[in-house]
Amino acid sequence: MTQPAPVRAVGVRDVAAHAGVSTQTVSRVLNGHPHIRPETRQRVLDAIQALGYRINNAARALGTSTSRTLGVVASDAALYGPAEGVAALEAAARTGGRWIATAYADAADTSSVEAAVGHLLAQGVDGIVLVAPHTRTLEAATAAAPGVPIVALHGGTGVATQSAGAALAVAHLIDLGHRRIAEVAGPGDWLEATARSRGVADALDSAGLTLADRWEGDWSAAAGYALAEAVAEALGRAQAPTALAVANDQMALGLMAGLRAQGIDVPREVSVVGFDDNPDSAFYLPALTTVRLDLASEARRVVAEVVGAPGEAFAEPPVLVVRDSAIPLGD
Amino acid sequence: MTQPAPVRAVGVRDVAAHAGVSTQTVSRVLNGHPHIRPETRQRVLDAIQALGYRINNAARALGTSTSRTLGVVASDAALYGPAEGVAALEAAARTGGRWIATAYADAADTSSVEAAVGHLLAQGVDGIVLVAPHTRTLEAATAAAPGVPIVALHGGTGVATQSAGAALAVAHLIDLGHRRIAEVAGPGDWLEATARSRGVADALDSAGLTLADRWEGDWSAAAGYALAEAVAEALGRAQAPTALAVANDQMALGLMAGLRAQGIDVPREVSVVGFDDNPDSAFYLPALTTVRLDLASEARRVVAEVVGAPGEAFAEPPVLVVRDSAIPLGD
DNA sequence: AAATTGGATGGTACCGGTAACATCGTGAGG
DNA sequence: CCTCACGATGTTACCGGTACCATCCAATTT
Repeated sequence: MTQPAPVRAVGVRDVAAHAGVSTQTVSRVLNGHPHIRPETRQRVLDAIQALGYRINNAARALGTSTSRTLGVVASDAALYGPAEGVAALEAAARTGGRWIATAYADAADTSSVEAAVGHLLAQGVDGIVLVAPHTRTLEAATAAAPGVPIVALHGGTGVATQSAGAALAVAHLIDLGHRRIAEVAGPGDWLEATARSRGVADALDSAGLTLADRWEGDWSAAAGYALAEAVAEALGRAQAPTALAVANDQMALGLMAGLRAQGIDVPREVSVVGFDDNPDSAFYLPALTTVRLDLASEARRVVAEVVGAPGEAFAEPPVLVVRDSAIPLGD
Repeated sequence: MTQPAPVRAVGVRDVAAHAGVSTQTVSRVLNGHPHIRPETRQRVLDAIQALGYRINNAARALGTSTSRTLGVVASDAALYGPAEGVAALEAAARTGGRWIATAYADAADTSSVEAAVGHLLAQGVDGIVLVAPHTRTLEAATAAAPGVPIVALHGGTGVATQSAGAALAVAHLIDLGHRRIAEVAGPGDWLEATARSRGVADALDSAGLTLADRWEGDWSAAAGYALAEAVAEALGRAQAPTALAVANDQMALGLMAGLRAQGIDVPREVSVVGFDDNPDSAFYLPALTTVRLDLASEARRVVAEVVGAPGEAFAEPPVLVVRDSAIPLGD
């Protein structure tokens, strides 16, 4: 019956005893407080090492009523943008000595968002970041979590970054000589979709142009493919668009596949630009011209904002990645 | 100076007072214990509702020394497999009334894995799931977390599922008449890569064939592209392979792009099968024939295993998804 | 030399739940 | 009619850190 000895996990008390100090001193060392004699600190650190002590965050959270944990509500894991966004947030949080708790929700379903927020609140998160949210997601989440700061990745000044990125893509098309430009946007009720659409409109505006046509898809490659038929039809008309600004790379992938199926050659017959710079998009056919966002800096900005810490106020600006899917008009 | 009133969060005491019962009774209701009179339970539930009470998981964790939280160590968020795996784990965990804490680590870097495991341990996770790990990741993680159950997604019986999937892909090639089959494998020191390679070998074996050639890439589309040169050279030789089994869809994408750049036509000159059924892969050129795993059931299996709960012992079997990238030999 | 100041450290209550044990009341069994 | 068992509920200590306040002592000031 040699039970595996109820190895009561080592706690501050054990460390304190081993180092010959009080638990309070151990706590001070753990939290990097000043006014600890270097040799005392070292003695404590040695004890921690020797005993293999690991702090218990639940206890710390209980005592301080702050968990140093950020909640992240993510929507669709199959999309590159959100998946990469979550990873970037984790990295940013960890750099700041925080953790993240992730909950996935169907952004279109308010009640699932509320459930996710409830999950995170019970975890005692200090703030919540929404990744790729619906317009109403933000409202629902805010309502479900009174008193807890909530921000959207790519919200706030991040909206400007997104718009700027989309504008960059359209400006590139204009530079190439295109004048009749159409847009394949994301779902109208998504924050990021509207931000990107705004950028498209802005770039067109400042060149004195108007949008030639517009469709919406749900970000997926399948949606892009499905839209190809309508797009092809538009391309057959007089005054047809000569270039398409697509809201993300995955839709662009599907769209290009669909256009090919319709017998339309990209970029010869129509130029296409995407958005995201998915690592895969260099290998699409044709290789996709797109816009890259600096997710890492945006994530740091958002983390700083949600925890109310002074941090970077702006993310790095987006950059245009020129490849083969957009060529000069009348090549 | 109307301070926003230090709204001490409502706790079990408040609920108990409001319902006219003891805190213990509230606790019993919260945890669904038996022996509570229905009307008492209802009174407590009403109080919870009225006060907007939300349980404090830190306190619960402290008292029970169990957090009902699973740690997840993920590696590369840009890869479809891992990203989707994490989401599947979250869904499985939530269904079981658990939460997940995620930490990203560079799987190739042992110390970063240790740091991630340390993070999770401090969180008091009840178990750890490794997603897409290096062979040594598992060892490092196990060493860093004595006493905590650690399993790998797609480890255990999941290995068999992976192998079966790869075998399925190769069997399809054989069915199509291919006899000289080469493999583009994942990195040799990754658990999933070896599992998939084993499946390839098994399928070949049972058909009395041997592997025609073999390369390794790091799962990325870029790696697939880079390998194309070597593959093209092999295709130019006598007794060249007529079909390629690629370890994941993203490498297949890059590889097909690279082969195209080398003037080689897929599937006319060489058939290709992938693995994962990335939602994008239906839109590659050509549309990729691949294998789909049931991530959801695998995630449930792993969660059950790590928490020591009785659950499904096997994941659903993989299924072959036939599209255009693999055609009969001598089409 | 006494008083002041601030660095270094210890003692103790408390965070918000829950486990363990105690208690009370009521219907079944003797 | 009394004991017993069990259902329903209350009481209390404790989980493992940390905040707050007290204490001690050496260096500096007057």
